[in-house]
Amino acid sequence: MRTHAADGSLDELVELQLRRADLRYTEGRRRIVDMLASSEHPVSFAEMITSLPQVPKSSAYRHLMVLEGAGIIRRIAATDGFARFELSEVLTEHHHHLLCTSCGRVFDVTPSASFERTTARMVAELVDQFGFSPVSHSLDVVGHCADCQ
Amino acid sequence: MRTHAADGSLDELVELQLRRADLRYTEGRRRIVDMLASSEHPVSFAEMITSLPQVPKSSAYRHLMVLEGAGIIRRIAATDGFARFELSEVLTEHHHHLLCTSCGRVFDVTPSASFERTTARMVAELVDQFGFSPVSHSLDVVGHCADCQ
DNA sequence: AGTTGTAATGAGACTGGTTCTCATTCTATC
DNA sequence: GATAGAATGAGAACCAGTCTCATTACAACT
Repeated sequence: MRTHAADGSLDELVELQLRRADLRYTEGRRRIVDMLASSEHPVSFAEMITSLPQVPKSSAYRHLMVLEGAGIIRRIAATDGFARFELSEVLTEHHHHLLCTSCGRVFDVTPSASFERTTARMVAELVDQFGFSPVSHSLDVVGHCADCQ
Repeated sequence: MRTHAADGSLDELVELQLRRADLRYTEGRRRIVDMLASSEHPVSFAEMITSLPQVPKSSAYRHLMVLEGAGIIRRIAATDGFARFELSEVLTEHHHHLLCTSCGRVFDVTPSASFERTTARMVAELVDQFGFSPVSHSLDVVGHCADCQ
């Protein structure tokens, strides 16, 4: 998923956001952010430690919690029970997901502006009735990917 | 969530659907289906065994897998990492969810017909580009519920 | 009613993904 | 350079969820 920020400034944005919470943008955390930034799709924990053998398991879990807590990454619940991670939409562009129930993979798709307008209006309506205060929304399409048909 | 079927016929529908797969609609399974049918919101596993102490843990997990496999119930991934269960939309009406990130609860909301038309069109578009074959879609609004503000 | 084959059940053992602990090392700040 | 708090990594611990296996229930035949 392409980031809003030019490549160079992503790290700066992340560092700033961590600093705000008295947290440090260390080696391990940067490896994880870089990996998510360069990935085409949300990444599972297993994929992550496989492609980042330098980052120990227990540290990786902690990094994910810290980064999620700081709003830098987002946790996605996939259909196979294993969470996936991606950069939060502050750092990328707003998008939705296709979830394959056969292989568990998650694909990114970018909605059209007109669709998002309709969705935003609808979300506002829904939410009014419940006194619910929305932070974000996600449209997930569940089905079978091209490889799994 | 109100069911499409009148109360009496829900059991018959479920039984039929299980029969089709050579499965039986037994006591424990009926307890679970009845509980989901009478619940206002998707139910976590913990809630379930608490309110159904007659159903042993290992059996309850198995019932859920069987019922999910038969398309009678649906598993929802909530923000706290614990799955929730609800009757599938064949047995209820199509609806979406509000997920509270503070308390983890999930609320049901029914979208307007016009919104669903837009959504269906959009899903079709998205999916065309990927050769993805959709089974269902879900619009989740993440935020804070009235109690948690 | 009896037999047979298959599904269902429940207690408890087991698994493995995730979290926790703790001693150590880093890093920003004074 | 001293200090305090954050970060790290190895391994222990935890626990939700799954599996096993011996037993029981059920449906479909004769």
